[in-house]
Amino acid sequence: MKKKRIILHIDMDYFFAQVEERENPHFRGKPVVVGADPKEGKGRGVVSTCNYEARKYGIRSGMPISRAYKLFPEAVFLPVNMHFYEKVSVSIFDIVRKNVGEVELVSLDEAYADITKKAGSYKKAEEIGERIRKMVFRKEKLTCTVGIGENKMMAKIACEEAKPNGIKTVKSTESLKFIEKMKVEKIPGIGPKTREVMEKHLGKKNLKIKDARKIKKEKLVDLFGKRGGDFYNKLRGVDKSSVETERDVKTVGKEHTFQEDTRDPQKITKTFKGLVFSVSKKVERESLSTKGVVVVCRFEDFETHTRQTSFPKGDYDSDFFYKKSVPLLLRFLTESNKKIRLVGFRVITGS
DNA sequence: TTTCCCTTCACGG
DNA sequence: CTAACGCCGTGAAGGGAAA
Repeated sequence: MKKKRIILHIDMDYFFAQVEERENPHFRGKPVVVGADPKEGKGRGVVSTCNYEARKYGIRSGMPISRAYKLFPEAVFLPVNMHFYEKVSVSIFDIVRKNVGEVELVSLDEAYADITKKAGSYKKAEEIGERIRKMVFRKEKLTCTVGIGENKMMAKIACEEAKPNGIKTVKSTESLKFIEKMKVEKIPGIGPKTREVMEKHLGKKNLKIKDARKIKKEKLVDLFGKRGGDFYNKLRGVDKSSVETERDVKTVGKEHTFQEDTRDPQKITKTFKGLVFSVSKKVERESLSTKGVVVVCRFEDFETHTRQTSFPKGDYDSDFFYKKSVPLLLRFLTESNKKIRLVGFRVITGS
């Protein structure tokens, strides 16, 4: 007999843009878009985060910045100030930890906590959630949303439904019905491709969770491998994954998209060296042991390739990484005549 | 044979 | 008119090489 869990999920509302609003109060009420430089509509990047005013114009995160600019050129467009958001994130989750102990950080603005023992009941869990929300707002002047459920997936979906500046509990008895009318893509791990395969199999479009439940477990495993079994459970509100409070970093990397596609070896190697240097600094700062390097190359037609090589686990410097990786980079230039759009460098870390 | 390495793919914030 | 398209990170699959 295994005891039921109570999981809490916290997600900051439109995080980057909200931080910018807090720092510049005269932005409040205006559409704010944090992301790449729009450059009068010629920018190459995408929207990182935008506030709800910007969403009224159809602007969304992940959208090419050129399209966002077209939709509403008068919006406030701001660059991503990642170092600052990182600091804000640390203070927020310090507050959260004071309330619930260790948490699993999934990004700068999201975390899970297993509050089974601390709460004991959904009622108490919601009190804890409310206290966190009040404390975060009092100390950081930022709003967030909290979701509570019997597992990580249900907590996350509950949170999604309560946004922004809200809180929502889905009790274990309610899970099945709570999600049945939602699109399959509400299940974490099910994206456009997976949905398409499911739709093809059922011969039905605009698939809802209730529809996808008609696919037999064996069929899902057949279609999606071991993930199929997870999908079968998740479609029924079941998620056995635990809150992992100490996860190790597996890779550290950095990539760069050129202003214009290029084959100029000078330009490419210089940029690449910068990436290697910047990643090396982070590796040294965090005393990470590494065992491999990966070079990423995206060509003008968006085709993306990687080349990697491994070496004995240990502590290495920027020169070593460069020496190991630059031949891989040069192979891309010799083996193709296409122009290059992006280069990237990554190290693989090991305990 | 089993394990490791390399590469790609899908996904998510 | 249509296409437009970052920068991180994770996990899994599948094929081939190495042990």
